[in-house]
Amino acid sequence: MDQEKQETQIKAETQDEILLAALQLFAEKGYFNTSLIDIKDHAGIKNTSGIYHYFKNKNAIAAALYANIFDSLNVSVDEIRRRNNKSSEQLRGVVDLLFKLTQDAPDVMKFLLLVKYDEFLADEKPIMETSATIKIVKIIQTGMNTGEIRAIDPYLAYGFFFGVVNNTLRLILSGALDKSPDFYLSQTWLAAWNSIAKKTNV
Amino acid sequence: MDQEKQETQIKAETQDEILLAALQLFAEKGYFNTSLIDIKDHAGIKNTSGIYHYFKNKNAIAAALYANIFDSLNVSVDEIRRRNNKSSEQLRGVVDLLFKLTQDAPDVMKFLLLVKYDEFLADEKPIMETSATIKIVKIIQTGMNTGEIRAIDPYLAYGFFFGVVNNTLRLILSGALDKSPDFYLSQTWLAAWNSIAKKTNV
DNA sequence: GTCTATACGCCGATAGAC
DNA sequence: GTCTATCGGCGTATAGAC
Repeated sequence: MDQEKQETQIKAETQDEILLAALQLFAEKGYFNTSLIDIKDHAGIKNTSGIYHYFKNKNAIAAALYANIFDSLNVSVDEIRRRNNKSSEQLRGVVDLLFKLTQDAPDVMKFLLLVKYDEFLADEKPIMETSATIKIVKIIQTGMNTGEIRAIDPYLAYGFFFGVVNNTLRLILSGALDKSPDFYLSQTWLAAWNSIAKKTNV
Repeated sequence: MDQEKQETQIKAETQDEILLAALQLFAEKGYFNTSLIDIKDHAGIKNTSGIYHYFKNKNAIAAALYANIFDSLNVSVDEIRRRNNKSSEQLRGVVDLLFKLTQDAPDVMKFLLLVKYDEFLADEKPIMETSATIKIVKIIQTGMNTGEIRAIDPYLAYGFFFGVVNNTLRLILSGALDKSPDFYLSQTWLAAWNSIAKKTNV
């Protein structure tokens, strides 16, 4: 590894440490209760000025997290659409993904479900306009065309379906439901699907 | 009206103005983006010190709002339980109430559904432990006993049902669904009920 | 690219006159 | 119970040496 490459590597690592620390703290305490002091301590940096070499300000850290998470979500949704044909299968894939994330990366899901972005990320797209969301709505529309899903406002159906899924995950993440995500997966899928399916398959 | 009564009346009015202003601002911008300056301007008070005669600090305003809203919700749930017998009817009553509130008092519902209390009200009960929530869970448990509702973890069923309802209301309040609450009421009720009902009644 | 030191603004909160 | 004035502190952000 030549000198230049190693330096960018190190730079990327420090940046990632800051992002990881911020993610954990934002997920745990919220954006406004997290100071740059907290972040520098958590990231193992000597003082706050170091942060400003990687991010313009505190807000930019949150914006980077937001972008990373939704980009990766968008990629995952693409894969899921590629690997499955029926709308029900694709939605099931998304639910599986969200449950797996809740298990493996709870901070990511806490950030995703428990944080109110618009209070500090006014310039970012609202969740309903992100690529991932739009693609999921398309899945639902397709399901309506093929007759799997009841013909209603697609955004309403989106709200029903992910109301069930996300609210269950919220209860798990907040400790109100004490079993592991896997325990609730099949029941949650069924309830979510029942809320929008045409023929109720019990 | 005698002098003393009039004074307490005036005091109560000023206090209510502060609470109303705070409710609107918290609902719109969030707790941390709202300063006491904002509140005093919105409430038509000359300066911030006035606020401290009615509330110990900014946090106490939020705590009072929280208590007021959940108390009144609790009373409403009691009434609903008194007026209806079947679990399905009682749940329907709660849904009707929440939709009506979304129509008539959107700020109250924004505060209820869009604000993360635990970031600034660490000492208050979490929502899942409020009287109103506990009573609703009881309704669900009764419905399971009588066979109306599938036999699953009552808190999970609560999560399913109000996942559908609250998420729909969230989309309405945030403008992602553009019709009035009434337009979505019957569909939402059906979807929510389908997510927990034993016999799916289409 | 990391450190020390420090500036600066905002906001919550208080003291005390009236 | 309302006003004027002001404090103290925190937290963001910058300047500049190394």
